[in-house]
Amino acid sequence: MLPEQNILFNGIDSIDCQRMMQCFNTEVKKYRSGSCITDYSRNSDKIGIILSGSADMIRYDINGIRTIVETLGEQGIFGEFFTFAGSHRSSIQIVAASDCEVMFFRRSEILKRCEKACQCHSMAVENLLMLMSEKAIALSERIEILSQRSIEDKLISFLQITEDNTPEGKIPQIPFSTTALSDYLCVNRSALQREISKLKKNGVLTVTKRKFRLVRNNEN
Amino acid sequence: MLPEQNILFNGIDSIDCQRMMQCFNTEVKKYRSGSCITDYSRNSDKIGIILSGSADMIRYDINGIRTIVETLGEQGIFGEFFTFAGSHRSSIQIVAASDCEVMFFRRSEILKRCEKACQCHSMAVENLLMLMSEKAIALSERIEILSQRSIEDKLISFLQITEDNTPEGKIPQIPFSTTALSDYLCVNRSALQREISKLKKNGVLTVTKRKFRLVRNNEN
DNA sequence: AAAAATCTGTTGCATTTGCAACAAAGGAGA
DNA sequence: TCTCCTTTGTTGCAAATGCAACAGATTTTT
Repeated sequence: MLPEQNILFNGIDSIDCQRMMQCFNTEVKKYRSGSCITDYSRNSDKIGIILSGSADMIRYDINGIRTIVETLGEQGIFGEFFTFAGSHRSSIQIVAASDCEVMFFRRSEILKRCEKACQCHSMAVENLLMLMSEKAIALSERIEILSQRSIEDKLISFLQITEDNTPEGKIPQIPFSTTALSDYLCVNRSALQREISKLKKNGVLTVTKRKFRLVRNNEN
Repeated sequence: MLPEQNILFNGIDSIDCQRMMQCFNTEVKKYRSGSCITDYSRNSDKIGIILSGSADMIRYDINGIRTIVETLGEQGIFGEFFTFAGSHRSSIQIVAASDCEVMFFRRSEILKRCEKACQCHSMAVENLLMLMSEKAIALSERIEILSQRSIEDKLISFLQITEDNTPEGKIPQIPFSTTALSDYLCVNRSALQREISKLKKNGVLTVTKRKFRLVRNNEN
């Protein structure tokens, strides 16, 4: 994906786009799957947008417990501007889940008035607003899942949301191994496994080649 | 609080402010404590900002389980634009936690270019961006709490964040009864009570007149 | 292809959490 | 003030979840 095709500059033509990328001081970097894109230790006002690929926001607490806080797909945004950086007792990292390209810019650059009176400035701000709206919705989906009272309900809620977010006709993809899923649902792995097995036996869930699928008996 | 002193119109003088309130078609309403400000049943692009008082976002699932999804203080924003409206199996409401004043406007009004070429438009969008940034941080604090693996850790995490968010010198206020707190932490009330009693006995927590306070033995 | 590493699936047991019931305390309204 | 209603605090028991260990499957590396 060309940097200037990304959604932050949506509705802005290519020439202006180049100008804005200078104006905002953007930089684009590539990361290999598994590598750390950034951590939230130092105070930074950098904002990142995933241009291609995907990444996870990971937190390790003081006891080494790993939590997948958030998953970031294409057009996902991240930065301390959006995220509770956690108590001193934990650390947060953004880790590439696949090879990916990320565009960075500074919050201060986009919020200050552009001296060059760049006319596209406010368009970019509005685009950022849209991205943040999507982020807020993603975060509140996450809260919906975590607020379920049992592992079974967390799992079903997650699968339901994943299917609802999948475009018509496409097969829902769970971006996790079972092990990673337990870090996402914040539950014990083998307890999760137990629930998966139970749901499979009851025909609520099918698993083929490590891909989950909810069986809808009755629409509700 | 005068409507035109609210943060959406921050940095805009009073005369322009009046004009913008017309331009955006804003309306301000008052609500009594306990009354329902809105629900998310109908698809609406209304955005609300709490001007004074506070409110809770409440979800009831199909089994009648009550969850306090989010607490909204002054300058808190809400709307389907920001919130996963939930599966068909649950309903979401915004309920006044105290008497409050709320300003409404439509997402479409603020995103479309102002025909009158209202020069303050982009300032309002930037202010909205700041509000959304704060919302995203609040949501991710919520995720931090819910991702804790035990009731004890959820409780401590919540108290810690509450204290950290309290201005220097002020006494941290927990905006919940114990019963409501259990709906916020998504755990059973009497199990939560058990943990509170345990922490009190161990001297980690003091409770005076229904106000919680973490005792910091060692900064960590 | 072989070896190493990781992930899946399962189980017995320990611990935590949920549930129901109840007494006492606190708060709201007559 | 008295009454009614909600909240708090506690407990025994049931159910769910966490933990540890292990065998087999799958994936990655050598």
